[in-house]
Amino acid sequence: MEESQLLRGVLEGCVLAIIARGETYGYEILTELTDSGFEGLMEGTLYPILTRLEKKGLISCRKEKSPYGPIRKYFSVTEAGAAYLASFRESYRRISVSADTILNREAESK
Amino acid sequence: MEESQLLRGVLEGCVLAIIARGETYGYEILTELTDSGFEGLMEGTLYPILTRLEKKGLISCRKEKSPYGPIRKYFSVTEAGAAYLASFRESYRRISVSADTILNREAESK
DNA sequence: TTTACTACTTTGCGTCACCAAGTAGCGTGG
DNA sequence: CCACGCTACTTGGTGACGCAAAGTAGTAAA
Repeated sequence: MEESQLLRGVLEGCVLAIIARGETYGYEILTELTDSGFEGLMEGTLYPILTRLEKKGLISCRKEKSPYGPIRKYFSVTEAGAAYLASFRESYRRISVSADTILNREAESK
Repeated sequence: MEESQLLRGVLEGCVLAIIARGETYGYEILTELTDSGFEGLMEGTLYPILTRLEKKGLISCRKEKSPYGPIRKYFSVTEAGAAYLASFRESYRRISVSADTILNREAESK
């Protein structure tokens, strides 16, 4: 599918935005993403994103037992993460404006 | 830059959309893209896209002399290309709706 | 003939979504 | 008690594609 290419980078920003709404953990993020329209998303896609975000210092991690399964890793955004998210939103907006301009332009006289 | 990741796949669709407006060639597409907001775009990025689109049979190519420089390769979309463009627009819209939902959601009670 | 603009090509690189498989804690039904 | 299903995180390999950098080449003006 060509779809996977369109998700590049977008996913990372979305994950950060979800965590920014309140401390949460991987599995919950996954269901939230699939509910929001990212339907085919696999665990093998999400968890590396979380690892990456943590490694970049954009989110921090806290472990806590789950009543239903293995240990959960709760994430929350750091200051750097909040700043990054803001700049991400701006980049995303700018690019989508450009793309919309081109994609939605009618076939004019040229 | 993280920007380059956000361009993934988007560029290919935009290039196709530009060609769909009327037969054109690489260098002109490049200036059109940079004018539309894709400012840092390099030739080494665009031309491989054109090669790929042609190899997939989404565009066809015709050579013609330029009054100002080397030979130009004029491209136009094929039937398959038009169909692909339509499905691309739909994919793009669906994904950007999902992303907007997440990115523009206020920090609610959760 | 040097500079500048037009115009296309090629190579190597790094990022990241995807797939597949694996590990593991917990609860329920047979 | 053990197989199943849900929760929850991990890992390794693959492939797509944007980017930087350099090269080739035609035209025309300085």
